[in-house]
Amino acid sequence: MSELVEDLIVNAVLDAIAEQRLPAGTKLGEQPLSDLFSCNRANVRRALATLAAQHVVELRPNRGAFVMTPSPQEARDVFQARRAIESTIARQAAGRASVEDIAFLRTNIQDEAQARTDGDKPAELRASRQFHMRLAQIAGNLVLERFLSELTMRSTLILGLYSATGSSSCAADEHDRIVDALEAGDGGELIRLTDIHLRHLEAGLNFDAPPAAPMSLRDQLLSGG
Amino acid sequence: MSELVEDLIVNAVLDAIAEQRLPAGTKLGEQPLSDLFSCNRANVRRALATLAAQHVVELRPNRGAFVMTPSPQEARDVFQARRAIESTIARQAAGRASVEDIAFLRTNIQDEAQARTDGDKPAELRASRQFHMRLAQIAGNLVLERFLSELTMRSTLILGLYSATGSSSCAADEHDRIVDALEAGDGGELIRLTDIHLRHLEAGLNFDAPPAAPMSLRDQLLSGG
DNA sequence: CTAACATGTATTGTTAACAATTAATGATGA
DNA sequence: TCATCATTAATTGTTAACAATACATGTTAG
Repeated sequence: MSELVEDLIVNAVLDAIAEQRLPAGTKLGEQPLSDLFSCNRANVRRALATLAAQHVVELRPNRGAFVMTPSPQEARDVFQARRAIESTIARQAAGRASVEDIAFLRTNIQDEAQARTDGDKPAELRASRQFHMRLAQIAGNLVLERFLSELTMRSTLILGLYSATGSSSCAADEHDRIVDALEAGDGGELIRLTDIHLRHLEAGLNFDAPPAAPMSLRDQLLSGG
Repeated sequence: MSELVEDLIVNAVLDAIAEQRLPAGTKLGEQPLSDLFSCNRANVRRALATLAAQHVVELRPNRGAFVMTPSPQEARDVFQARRAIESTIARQAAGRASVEDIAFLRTNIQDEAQARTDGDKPAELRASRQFHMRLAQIAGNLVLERFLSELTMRSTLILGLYSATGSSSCAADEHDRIVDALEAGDGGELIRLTDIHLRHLEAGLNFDAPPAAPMSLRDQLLSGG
């Protein structure tokens, strides 16, 4: 289980972004990170390079690393890519889901609803992301799974920047109907519902809101440790 | 035009892989690379981390970096992902192609045919890859374009390992008909032809061939400079 | 009071030296 | 002759010090 330090950093940053503890634009200084993870700057640098390769972090020469701030055009591209990938995932997942998969998704929906009523935004976002990622795992394609992992991460940044209403995450009843179609093995319906679901998510964006101000670093990273 | 050293290394390796000058399994030592590009090892390490994030290079701790050797399962996943992405690209590209785009694709097909008759495998692979990447550019989605870039790279490695017949690259007449559909603005036909094209490519694989032996490094990287 | 400028500080980028691990070589013994 | 083991060489991993760049503060002139 001993993981490499570089992966620790990468996963900590990804988790923090996935739960919107790290908003777009936040600076990721090398010394703060190497202090937090008690390692040298070389490992931090490699981790930042890995994150930059996933377009989750922006690397400005001589300036440092910043959490990516997606443009409206980028938002459009990301959601179009999600529809492309998640429709294929839906097609593959139909008829492949085990009873454990269905059970996991059902409880996941409940967890998300609970988090929403509790006002626990990080938990809500985490659950919502887990729902989509579990579907990808059911589909059994590691390439699509990794692509979707990156896209959901970037979606979180986009929603954090441009979410118009309070609808910053998925509608719970849509998730419900998706599991119904999955359990019934109705591939066509599953694809249709997934596409609609993603379009609803994208429709909830408005691109006139100013970007939020970046906040401090230690609090954000350590609350998910 | 002054590019960062790290990007130089990344692009050189990617180009070499795209033209099959770097076969799967080749070791990418840090000192040889830093000598070739006359830089320090830190830059090489960052470049290798970036390549590893694209699953084009495998990073084994304490062993070094190696050109990825895709498994048969990975090959299946890659081609399924390509169908998912390139079908969406086809839908977007239909009706968006300019006359310059069409002209480029036509001459590209000629170049590829010429390279094939000349027996110039690198040029043939380069042209074939450029064809698919140009379609992605026409579609105008940077996310899908980057995903496809990674997938075509990995496809080249897969074809280098598992190509059964001499059909290690695309059938030229299929490219021809794809351009016809694109020029006619027939989206449905374009999607259909693209899907068939990719299935033909995948059908040409056989997974009983042993992997080829790795070769030296300097010759492979410098012949494409 | 504002704007441009100069200084000092902090951060990133680079380099070299050292430690640790792995691969390779050759010797030894069955 | 082959397998095992010790030694040696080469490569990766780590660390620290230094250089260069950008940022922030405070100053000065208009």
